[in-house]
Amino acid sequence: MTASSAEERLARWRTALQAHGYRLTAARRAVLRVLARSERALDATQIFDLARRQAPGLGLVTVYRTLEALQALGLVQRVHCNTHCASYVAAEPGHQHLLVCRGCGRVWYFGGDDLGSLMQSVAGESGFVVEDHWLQLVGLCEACRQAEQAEGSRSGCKEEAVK
Amino acid sequence: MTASSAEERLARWRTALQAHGYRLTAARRAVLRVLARSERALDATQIFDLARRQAPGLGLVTVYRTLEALQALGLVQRVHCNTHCASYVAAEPGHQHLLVCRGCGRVWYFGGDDLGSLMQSVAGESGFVVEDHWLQLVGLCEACRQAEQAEGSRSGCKEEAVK
DNA sequence: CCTGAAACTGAAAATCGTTTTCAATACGAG
DNA sequence: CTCGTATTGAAAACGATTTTCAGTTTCAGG
Ligand SMILES: [Mn+2]
Ligand SMILES: [Mn+2]
Ligand SMILES: [Zn+2]
Ligand SMILES: [Zn+2]
Repeated sequence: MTASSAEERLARWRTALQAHGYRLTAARRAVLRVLARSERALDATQIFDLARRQAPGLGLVTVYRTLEALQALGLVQRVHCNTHCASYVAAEPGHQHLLVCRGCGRVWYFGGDDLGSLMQSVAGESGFVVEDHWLQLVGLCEACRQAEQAEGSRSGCKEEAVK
Repeated sequence: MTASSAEERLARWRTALQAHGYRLTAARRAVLRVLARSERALDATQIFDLARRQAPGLGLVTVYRTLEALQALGLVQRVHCNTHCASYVAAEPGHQHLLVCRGCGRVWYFGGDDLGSLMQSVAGESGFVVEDHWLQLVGLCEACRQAEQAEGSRSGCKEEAVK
């Protein structure tokens, strides 16, 4: 499901950052690596904890600043949910939406949604002009669904550890 | 577009709260009134400022607490956006989605979206089971679109004051 | 009407996530 | 290698939300 490989993304991101005058520092590279390789949306603290393993002196501030840069270039996108809306995931190029597993938190991408007729009907009634739409699906992935099957007997922890 | 009238909502909310053991205090009533009558999503501080006119001694804490109660009963819903996701709007009963005007912030409700086929195709490819979906449209309402027309000459403030 | 238990209140303090400030450091074009 | 500038992390500042707490109010029951 995940369209780009982590290494592809990483290369793309590095190029994009440099092309826009950003410098490639060790701290920044560690953050990029974590985010590019993650299958799930991560918030600043989670990125911090993971990236710190590769870049010991890393500061949480730098995570925030790198996220800001990546977002400005459209390389990552925020993932909203019922609780906090402060997690980020790699953005695939082009128009796409997210599919989030409520079990493991992993994220898939999909496009090919046709909301054209819906938007027209909405616009038709009132004088409203729809400029943007925002769609997110939540469900259970194959793995988590099977894990939920084998539940009942055990108090299974369906949340997989973050790498 | 707005399905229920403000007074309908207010009555419904009061009943629901009392049915669940919540008490109807002056402070709480003021918050309810503001939210039930608002055409746009409001955050805690905006509710506080509006409700304080009717309930002078009102504390911001009570606004938070009332929002929590309303949300627990599914009477209000959070509105997400690019910036902060801390605004709330009355939730219409049943499945529906939001249409938000980026000009004035007013909110409309709509249903009748058919995402069944989309969800099936997503589910078909992987073993994913879609359990919920979440859709929000952003655009310009009739009034704000016209106001934007008459712009160009003036530096028109398209944001209408909050009641 | 009273009464009392429990829910509710607002002020203040605590806490959380994020941003700003700043002096020291590292990047990378030349 | 050199230098101008972007970047760094620590600490302080910040805004939004939550917790604590002692006094107040609601409302079911008598
Ligand atoms: Mn789409
Ligand atoms: Mn729907
Ligand atoms: Zn899963
Ligand atoms: Zn959100």
